[in-house]
Amino acid sequence: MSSSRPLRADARRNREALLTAAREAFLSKEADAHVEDIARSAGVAVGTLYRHFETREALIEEVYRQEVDELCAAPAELLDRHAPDEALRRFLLLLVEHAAVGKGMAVALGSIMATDSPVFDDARRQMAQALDRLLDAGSVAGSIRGDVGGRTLLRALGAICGMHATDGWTDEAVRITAILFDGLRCGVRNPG
Amino acid sequence: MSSSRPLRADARRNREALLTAAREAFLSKEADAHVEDIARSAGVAVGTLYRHFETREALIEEVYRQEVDELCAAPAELLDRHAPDEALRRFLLLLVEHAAVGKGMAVALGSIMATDSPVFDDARRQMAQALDRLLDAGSVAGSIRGDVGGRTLLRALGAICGMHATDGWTDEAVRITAILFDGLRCGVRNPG
DNA sequence: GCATAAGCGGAGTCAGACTCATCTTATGGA
DNA sequence: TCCATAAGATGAGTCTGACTCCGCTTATGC
Repeated sequence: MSSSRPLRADARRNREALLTAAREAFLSKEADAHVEDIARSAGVAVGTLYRHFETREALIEEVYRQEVDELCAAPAELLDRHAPDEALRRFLLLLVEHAAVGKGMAVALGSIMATDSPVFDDARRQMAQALDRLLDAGSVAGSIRGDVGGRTLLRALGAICGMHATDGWTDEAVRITAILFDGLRCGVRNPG
Repeated sequence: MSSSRPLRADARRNREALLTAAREAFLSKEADAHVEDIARSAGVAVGTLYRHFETREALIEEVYRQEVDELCAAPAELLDRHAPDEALRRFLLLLVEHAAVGKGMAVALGSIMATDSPVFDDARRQMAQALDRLLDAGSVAGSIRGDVGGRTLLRALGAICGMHATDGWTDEAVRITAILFDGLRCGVRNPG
């Protein structure tokens, strides 16, 4: 699909429009968005949507992947500016806040989780690496325990972010993340 | 639905059969179970299923509520047998292991989360109370920090349990929960 | 310009949740 | 014990929303 020939200009434009419309729909919509609506608001027909994306899930996946790419650029920059543990703390909160934007996205991702998509695995690996970078730095500096890997931590975060309940979700997610962070530090007593 | 007259004998029997079939389906099935299948394996027609449960989600909700009821009986017993922090630790792990049984259930719950069901809110309140009981006991004993409420902790746990990914999920969930628990203790240094 | 293959539209198919008109049976009173 | 009757069961049919398919349109390379 992406290899042989470059996409025709109109096709590339439509593809972008679909991704934009989808991102908007998943981030803002009350419940889960319908393909027909996404296609319409991208100014194309459903057939076009399905030419670019195998299934509804594939479209969601692609939106998700783009988000992940953006996020995974952060650790390097954070480590430049802050001490490792502070960088880690900020990254955790960044993830939570980012995830907090859209409930629809979380619901959508829930349905993907059930399908064991390889794309999803890739994203996981990528995110785990980003976290490992921060954890390793913290471990070397002696401020973060060394027995927790990025994969494990990611699972925790993905979990927290995946749980979008009704009211003040963000506040709670931030608190939970702070607790998790306290659990990761060493040489510091938790508040009593 | 539950007030005026007691259910007719056959109706009660069918209702039970449906709940049993549904629980089995959600706990064992690869993906999400279809109403037709649940009805069939309960030995009734779909119409009967819908006589007892407004929607597919309502059925899932009821199964979930029963599970929650069972779980919420645990804290009292644990506090009888163990110190508060140990009781809390055990309860957290109990929740995780319990949730680990069924992937289908988690997926099913995901779809309910999007509907703001009051039943779901009740369950949340009930679980939060169960956790509060343990947290308060720990706080009084001085072994658990006092600034985290059951609601917050529940969100974290529900999140962790809601995240059923492909491979060795249970192990990771247990590890995450242990980290979370470390974050909740006071007067103890985390391993480095 | 033209040929042609890539891309698009949108009515149609299909699956699965849900309904309703009709038949069946538990139950309480004579 | 039997009957009246309302509660309950049934399953073919409806409806909705994801996905398909084929004829039409148009970008692109010569």
